[in-house]
Amino acid sequence: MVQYRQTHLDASFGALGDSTRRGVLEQLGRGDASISALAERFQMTLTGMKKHVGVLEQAGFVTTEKVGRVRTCKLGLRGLKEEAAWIERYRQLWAARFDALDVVAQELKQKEIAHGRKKRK
Amino acid sequence: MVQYRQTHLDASFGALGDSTRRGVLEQLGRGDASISALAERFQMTLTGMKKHVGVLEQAGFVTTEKVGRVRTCKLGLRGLKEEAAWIERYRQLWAARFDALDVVAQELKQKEIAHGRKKRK
DNA sequence: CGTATACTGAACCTGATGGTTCAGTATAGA
DNA sequence: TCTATACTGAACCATCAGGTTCAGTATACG
Repeated sequence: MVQYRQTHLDASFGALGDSTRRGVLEQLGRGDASISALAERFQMTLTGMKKHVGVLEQAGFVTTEKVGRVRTCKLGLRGLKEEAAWIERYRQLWAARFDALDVVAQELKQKEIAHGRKKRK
Repeated sequence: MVQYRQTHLDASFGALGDSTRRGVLEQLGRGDASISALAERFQMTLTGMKKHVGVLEQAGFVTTEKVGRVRTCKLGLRGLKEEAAWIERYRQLWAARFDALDVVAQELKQKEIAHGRKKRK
C-alpha cells in the first residue's frame, strides 16, 4: 500500500539512527570537512569514517568531492525535508488519535457526572 | 557535548528506519491492534511481529497492555516530539549553512533569472 | 626523485537485526 | 473438561552494521 518508496525513508532514518553520523552532520553544519578531519574528530580510522560518510551520502544528506588527495564532505542540498514531512504527518496522526481519546475521556467524565461521581482531579 | 542522551535518538530513529515498523505506527494510528492482528496484516509470524512491537515500545512510540490472552498495542503518549525537534534544529542548521554560501545563492538566482522565474526570495 | 599524506578497497571480526521454527503457558469458550 | 486461540521464550539462521587492519594508489611538496 504505502510500500512504494519506503526504502528511501529506510535509508534516511537508518542513517540518522547512529550518533556518530548525527555528529558528523552537526560538524558539517559548522563547515565542510575532509574525511581525515572527521575521522580524527570522532576518533576512528579513515576507513571507518569513510563508511559513515558513505551512508550519509547514500541517504542524500551529504555530498562529497575529491580534489587532489582530499575528499571534502559538505551538507547535501536535500536536507531533511522529507523526513520532517513524514514526522509531521505522524505527529498529526498522533494528535488526532489522542483527540479522539479526549472525546472518550469527556464522555467518561459526563457519565461520572451523570452518576453523581465527583471524582477529584 | 550533546552526547548525553543520544542513545535515545539512536533508539527512536533506529526504530523508524524500518518500513514494517513505520507501517505498524500507521496502523496503530487508525486504531489499537493486537499482536496477531498486526502479524497478519504484515504477513509475518506472531513472534516476528512481537519483536517489532518490542522495538517500538522500547523507543517509546507504542505502549502495550495484556488483557486475558490478548496484548493490545496502541500509540504511546510520547509521540515524535523529540525527533521532530532534532530534525527541526538541523533544518535550521542546513538553512544557515546555505545562507552563508552566497555563491550557491547567486547560482540559484542566475538560474532563476535564466529561466525567467520571478520567484521571490 | 623521494617521502609523507589522504584516501581507497578487500578482508576480516563481532554483535545486532529481521526473521523463522518449535515447544511451551494461559485463557476463552463450547 | 476439552480444544482452539494468543501470546511467550529459546534457539537458530542469514545478513547487515560498525568497526578494524593491511596493502595498495594517487598526489603534494621539499
